Amino acid sequence: MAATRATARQPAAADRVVKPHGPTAAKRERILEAAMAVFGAYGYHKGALVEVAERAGMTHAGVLHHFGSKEGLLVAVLQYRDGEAVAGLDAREQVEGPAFLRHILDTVKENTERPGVVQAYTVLSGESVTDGHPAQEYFRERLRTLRHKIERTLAEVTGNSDPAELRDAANTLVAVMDGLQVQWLLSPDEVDMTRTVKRTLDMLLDRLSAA
Amino acid sequence: MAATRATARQPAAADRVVKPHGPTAAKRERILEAAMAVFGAYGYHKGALVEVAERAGMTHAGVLHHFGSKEGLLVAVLQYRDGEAVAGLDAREQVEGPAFLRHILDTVKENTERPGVVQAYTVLSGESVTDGHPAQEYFRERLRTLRHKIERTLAEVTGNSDPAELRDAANTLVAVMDGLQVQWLLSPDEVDMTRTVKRTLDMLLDRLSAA
DNA sequence: CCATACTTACATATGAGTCAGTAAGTATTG
DNA sequence: CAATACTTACTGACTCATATGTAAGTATGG
Repeated sequence: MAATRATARQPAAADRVVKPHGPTAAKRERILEAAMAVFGAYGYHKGALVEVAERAGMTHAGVLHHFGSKEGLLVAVLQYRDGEAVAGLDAREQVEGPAFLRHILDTVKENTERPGVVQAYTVLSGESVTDGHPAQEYFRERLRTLRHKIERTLAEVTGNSDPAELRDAANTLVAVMDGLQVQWLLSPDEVDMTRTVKRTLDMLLDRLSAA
Repeated sequence: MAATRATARQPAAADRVVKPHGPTAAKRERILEAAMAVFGAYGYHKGALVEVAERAGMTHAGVLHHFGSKEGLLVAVLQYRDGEAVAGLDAREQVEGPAFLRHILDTVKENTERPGVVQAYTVLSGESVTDGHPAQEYFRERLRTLRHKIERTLAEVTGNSDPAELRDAANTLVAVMDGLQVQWLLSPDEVDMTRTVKRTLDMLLDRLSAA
């Protein structure tokens, strides 16, 4: 009886820090991987737990057992993405200065090879601007972090210190990266993401250095 | 406003076709307006016909009577948007050359006053990259048209004729406009859309002129 | 008086979350 | 070291809410 229910325990939602090891962790990852694929393919609202479960090799109740709710699963997916060093744009640690700019370019290039990930990110961030969307805070925070990091880097690299110019430049770079993804997903042949981002970055550096 | 848009009229044979006039057309517009608000606020999938109907002052069956299906409604909304001169980015007719670039800037500025419209566009275009989304073809085509128009204009204005450079520049401009909207919707205070797009355009013109 | 614009009522699907129970571990302790 | 207690990872069978679409009937204005 009620041997279930380890999940929806009241004591704060942030007790998920405990990382399960071994087969359990592996199963969780399979679910997260499946969820990312499903949310990417259909969006959060249209994406069904049943399909996530199917792809992960269990029933939807099993998925719920691990993540408590659909929203919980989404949050976990987002965090999981951040945890993966590979395609993470934010570079939470010590990549600073010019290296960070190179890192951005590398990431864009890598993304070209992973349409699934790009699709998930694009769909979810678009959906996030709807009223009361659970991923809203996540994307707001993500943009904030990224903007600041880019601002700092651009200031450091170009010597420019005009706050408005730096902010606009940072927002531009982020916008180009995100905006190109939509175009690329819809018409891959019309967009060269890597080259275009590179050019934008060069332009921004020129501009900021000149002033 | 008034009895614009005989929209979904394809027959052509009999030009005596009864185009919805007077109160009928007005009611249709109320529905489209409501639908845009609802799809903007919740996305296409989460947005419910019942709510569209409520805002338009009828029952959901009434809405279905006019548009046949939810998908039909979405398509109509998209076409309706294009029909409105005001915030339409594409400028399908005779705005050419520098005037077109000014038109773009004006539109961005106007958009700042219409968060609802921006939200609808952003949400829907994001959703459109999901598998089998009904708005996919619409956005693909829209991007194509816009890209070509911008390419032509930039070539004309700067004298540059490198196809790759023009394409990248056009894609960049579109990406910046779309990308900034997401950022702006999430954190309006951190983004100055008008100024940032203006700067981007200037940079692109510089760059293309220089080469 | 009839096409058009609806309404009420219904049919039907789908999807999230609940619950009880089972099978398999992992401690615990006598 | 084995019997017992407790936990984890599920499944299957619901519930309940929500959503699209349909059918049949009513009202109305040209």
